[in-house]
Amino acid sequence: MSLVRQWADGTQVRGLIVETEAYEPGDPACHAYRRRTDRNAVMFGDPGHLYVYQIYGLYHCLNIVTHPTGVAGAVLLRALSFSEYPPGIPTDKPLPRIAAGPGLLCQVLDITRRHNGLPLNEHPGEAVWLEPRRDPPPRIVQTIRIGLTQGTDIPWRWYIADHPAVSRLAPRGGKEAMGCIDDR
DNA sequence: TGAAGGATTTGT
DNA sequence: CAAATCCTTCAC
Repeated sequence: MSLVRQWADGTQVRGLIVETEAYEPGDPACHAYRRRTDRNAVMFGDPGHLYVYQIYGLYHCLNIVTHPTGVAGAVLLRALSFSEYPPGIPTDKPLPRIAAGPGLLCQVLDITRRHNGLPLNEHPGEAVWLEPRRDPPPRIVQTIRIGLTQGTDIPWRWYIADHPAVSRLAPRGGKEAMGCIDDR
């Protein structure tokens, strides 16, 4: 699938989703693991909405709420692939690496906490939505998640095999991928 | 009311 | 490997 970001002036940017991670109830790494708070409230809301939070005071991470209303679960978008440099994005970095990570992805798309709770839609103006893939299904690698202090053993990270925009290939430690699946 | 630390990124 | 940097969460 691709993620489309449209600004108020009509400018559109489209990136292929290359890497994701899932967070669900009962998962110690999930922001909603303990209880509902101001920050994670959106995760308890309707599916198809954006959950955006700031991390390390510097970057933002974009999730899409996936579970039924009242059940806190979301998918973190970790990397996008672009066919060209989006307007205003420095070209000093190799194209596949400009959104190779959850923080970079939000930087490129200008997504911040002000988008928290926004529904996916196509209305004119500030908007974010998803588009289905038209190409044949890529080979997907499933492995453990990255950068966590808890729930490090849960294999809920997926990325397109051999894609240059994936943030990191091997999870810290250097073990290789756990397996391959065909699609989603 | 305060302190610890994080689903990151970058440079040393 | 450590810093940057701010906001949320949890403990007292």
